[in-house]
Amino acid sequence: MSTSEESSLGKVEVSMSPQERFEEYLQSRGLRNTDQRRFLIEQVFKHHEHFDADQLIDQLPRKGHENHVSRPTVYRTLNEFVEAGLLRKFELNGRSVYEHDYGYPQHDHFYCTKCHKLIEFQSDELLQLRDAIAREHRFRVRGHRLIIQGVCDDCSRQKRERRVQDRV
Amino acid sequence: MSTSEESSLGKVEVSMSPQERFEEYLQSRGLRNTDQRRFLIEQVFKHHEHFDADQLIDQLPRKGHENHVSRPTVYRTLNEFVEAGLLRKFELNGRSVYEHDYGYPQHDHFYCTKCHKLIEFQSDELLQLRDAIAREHRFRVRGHRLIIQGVCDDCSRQKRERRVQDRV
DNA sequence: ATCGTTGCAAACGTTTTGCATAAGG
DNA sequence: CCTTATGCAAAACGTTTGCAACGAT
Repeated sequence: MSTSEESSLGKVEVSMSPQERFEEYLQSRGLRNTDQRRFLIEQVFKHHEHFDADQLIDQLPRKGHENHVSRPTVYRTLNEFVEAGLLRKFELNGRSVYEHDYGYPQHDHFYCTKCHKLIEFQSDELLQLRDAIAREHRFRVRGHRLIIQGVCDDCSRQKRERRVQDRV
Repeated sequence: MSTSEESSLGKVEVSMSPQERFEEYLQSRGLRNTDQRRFLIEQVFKHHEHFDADQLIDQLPRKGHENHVSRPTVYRTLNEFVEAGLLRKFELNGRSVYEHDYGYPQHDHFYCTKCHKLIEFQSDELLQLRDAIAREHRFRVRGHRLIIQGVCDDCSRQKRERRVQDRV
């Protein structure tokens, strides 16, 4: 059975689960599939939201409880997930933010400076334009990062409503 | 006389020098124009390259010498330059990178993962596409950050040449 | 005289490391 | 059994802060 991911951007059919994919990655490099790695991959792929290391650690069992994973191991493992192509990492406000990569379509983000939400969007035109620009400059594209900052619809709606209230 | 900046992207005519602009900014807020600020603005606008705090500090006189500026003051002042609209700041590999903003046209960057150079480019089409996408999503754009990663022309040339040499 | 600015040292928040112990293959 | 992985504590990293002394207006 093939796995798929739910999201606002739709699904991408992939032939292996993240777990299977990671096992393959580990085996190909002679690395080991430990309890911690198995547990973390399960947690990380349980939901689709963007997250940083602290958010992940907060949702993990505390020290002394079953399945607790130490902070250094969380960091080490997140780096491995990136290395294995399961996650993508980017910087936002000086900290690393992770998102699903494996089995998930290419996309970019709006970043709302009011509510600090990341909103995904996808544009083929953008990719084409990117490649056209790169071609002009003889630059070999491997990928890109685009974040459009501003105010999301929800937040500008709230502002408008508050303005109306103020008049009453 | 009006000032202008040289660059691959051309010039933008501005009515004040960065120094004058900063003085105005300071005065409007009741802040003070100190020797350190005057010296730093001169250093920062002497060349057009991107730089981070350490690179700036390295090109400054060492402790004990004339015009030395302490590390905290450099950081504080860079933040003020950003606040004043003279510089733009962005994150690259976990550190803050600064570039001229005042008197300099909007642009984006290629980032070469071989030589770690940042190469500027400018595209009006990109801005239009950005705004069109944002409009669709009812997102109010304040700005954006785009970095296209890959390999620059110089580096792929070198690779090609090395391949040819290897055959000899 | 006032109040913003500086330099120092020390703190900060995030991420990484060295090392001894544990555990996967 | 061999080697990789883990947890701990401590370090590293870039950046910020508290505070007393300083200096601009």
